[in-house]
Amino acid sequence: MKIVAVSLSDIAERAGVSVKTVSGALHGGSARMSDDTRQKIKAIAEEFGYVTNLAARGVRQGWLPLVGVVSDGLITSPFATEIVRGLDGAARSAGMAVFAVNHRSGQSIGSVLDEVQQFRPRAVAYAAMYHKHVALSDRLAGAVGVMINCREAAGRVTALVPDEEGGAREIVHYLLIAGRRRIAFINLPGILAGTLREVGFRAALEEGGIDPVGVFPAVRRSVYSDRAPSLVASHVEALLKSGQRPDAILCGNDRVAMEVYAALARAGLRIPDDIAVASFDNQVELASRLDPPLTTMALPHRAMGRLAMEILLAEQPEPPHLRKLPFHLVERASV
Amino acid sequence: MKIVAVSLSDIAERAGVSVKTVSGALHGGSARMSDDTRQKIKAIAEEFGYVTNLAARGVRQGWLPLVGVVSDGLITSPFATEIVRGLDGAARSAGMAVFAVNHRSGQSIGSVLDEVQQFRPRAVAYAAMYHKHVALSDRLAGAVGVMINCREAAGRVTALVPDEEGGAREIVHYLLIAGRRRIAFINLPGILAGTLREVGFRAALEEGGIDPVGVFPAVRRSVYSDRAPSLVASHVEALLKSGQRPDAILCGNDRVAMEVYAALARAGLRIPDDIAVASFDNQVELASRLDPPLTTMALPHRAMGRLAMEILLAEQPEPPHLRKLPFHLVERASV
DNA sequence: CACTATTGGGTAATCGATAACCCAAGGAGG
DNA sequence: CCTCCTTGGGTTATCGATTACCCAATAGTG
Repeated sequence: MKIVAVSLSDIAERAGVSVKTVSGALHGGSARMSDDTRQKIKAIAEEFGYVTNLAARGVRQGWLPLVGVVSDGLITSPFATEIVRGLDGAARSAGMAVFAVNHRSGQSIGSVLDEVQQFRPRAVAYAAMYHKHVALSDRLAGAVGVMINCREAAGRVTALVPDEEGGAREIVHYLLIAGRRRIAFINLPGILAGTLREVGFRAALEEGGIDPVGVFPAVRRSVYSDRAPSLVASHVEALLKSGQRPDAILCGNDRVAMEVYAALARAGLRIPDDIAVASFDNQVELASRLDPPLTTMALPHRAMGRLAMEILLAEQPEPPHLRKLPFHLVERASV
Repeated sequence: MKIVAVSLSDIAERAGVSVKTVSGALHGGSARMSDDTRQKIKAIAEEFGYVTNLAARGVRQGWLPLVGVVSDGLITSPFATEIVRGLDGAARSAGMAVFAVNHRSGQSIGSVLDEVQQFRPRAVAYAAMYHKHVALSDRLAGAVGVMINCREAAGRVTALVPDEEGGAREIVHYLLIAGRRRIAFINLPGILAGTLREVGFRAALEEGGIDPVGVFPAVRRSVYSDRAPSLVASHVEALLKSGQRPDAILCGNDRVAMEVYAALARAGLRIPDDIAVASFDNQVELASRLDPPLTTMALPHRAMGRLAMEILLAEQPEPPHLRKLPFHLVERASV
């Protein structure tokens, strides 16, 4: 457990050269030095099991090769891991590590940010679990380089968000191309993503000259939460009984779709023959295991992460702006 | 975005005292100093927005207040977040931060470990996504303080794992108490957890003087992976047709249970009236959304995380040992 | 009143890596 | 043969925080 740290001076002593020469040999690629010396030093470093002390370098440099990610419970969510993957991939290419800190309820964003700042990261991002607006104080807005999956209320920070409206249009077009004409939408109420998707849904149908068969909330608006009792089953039953029985149901997310599947199974309807189902999120574990596997719009989580890192590490900072990233369609068998 | 770092000397200059006095006032709780001076310094620090530079302290101390967590894709898994939560909670109480680095396929554990060691963490844990054996070289075994959800092959490192056998016994007892007597097991083949659960399953039934109705793999052993075609539906159909129709099906995990639900629904059987279903994992998103909500054994992920941190930060290191942590039953409505 | 504790705070060294600057040896050019 | 430049590498200061050690002033004691 006890790790005896090897320092440059240990190597220097053994090699009979100065510390600076060792530093140059191991890290400074361009340092003037005979190949002989460089090889000898590298060999000794290897033998001693030398590992760079980034803390020491960090003192001098003024920052550690870290990018802080503050989030409202990020690593808890299955999607969020995709954001981190995106960040991580881009960070590694730049020799940076991602340092994720999630703040729990009751803790202010400011205090979490200070926690992160203690490590003197190169840059800091703020990520949200679901698409929303986040209010940041002046100090915070100045310290955060990019918002992921959320928008800074005053627009002072570049924000990367999913193109909810565009995603909704795309899936509707897909349903139309598949020949579906009587389309209902069982949506997530009261949240930004749901609102924007509904806009896209209605717009895409209108362009096609078609009226929606119905648009419903999956739960009562007043009690929306992950544990709220679902209204999905009753909506499906109502839809099936109505004169305008739909030939496709678009769902606010994959969990809603799962409930729709169950309700349709009870009614004895086959997917996709009798009725198509599509949704948003591409929660893989769920969507791919449903029978039939669910066609769903995947959120651009990884792309947001990758782009965020590029923005954070860019030489030339861009002025704050809002960037909407496209969903992509994951075709399975439910349409 | 440019963060101007305030240092102790900035504060010292403003306060007209030495750097050491500022350090003592802000960090050294016991430093001798008039209350007056201390208050003045704190006020200036606040005004300047001072944030401790942990890198600088780290150089002196020899380590940063970090605990590294190396894992085989940890943050990708929904369970894994629970491990991190457990680690994080315990770490915070000790003033430590968790620094998670997942290694992707193709990268050796050693190189990831070196990556982490560059930051001079106080301790390092290794965590696995699913219960398994992990072979570590001597060097690695010496550098890793605790294994989470996996066992070091040679037993040189303390390992925390779920008590698979005990968990299986517990859920079987629960089914027996519920009056079920004809119990089948559709298991995950070829993995350690599945093997151990099967041992517990058989033992618990034997103690009750009961024979299992059947034990089946959920997929073909030869092709086991997350995407392997499932055999679940056919097993269920076979079970239902057999003379010994089961009154309970235990499933290797919640995803298998989901498929069992679907197969039972097609057969027109009601859960739990006609047949009970139980499983392992407590994948909340899934288990709580099934109809009826699924009764399942929750893995002790958070407990493993918490305990791991306690072991890592303990003053007195314990000799390496294997510790099995209990599952806990999450009663919903499927039994 | 002289002497010793105690309090309040400064000085300087240190951690490991880096960077600005300096110096010596040897080869090229005049 | 002498000067200039290049090559190889050493010296020393620096980053920010901490700490061992020292000094001055005051308070308490015989």
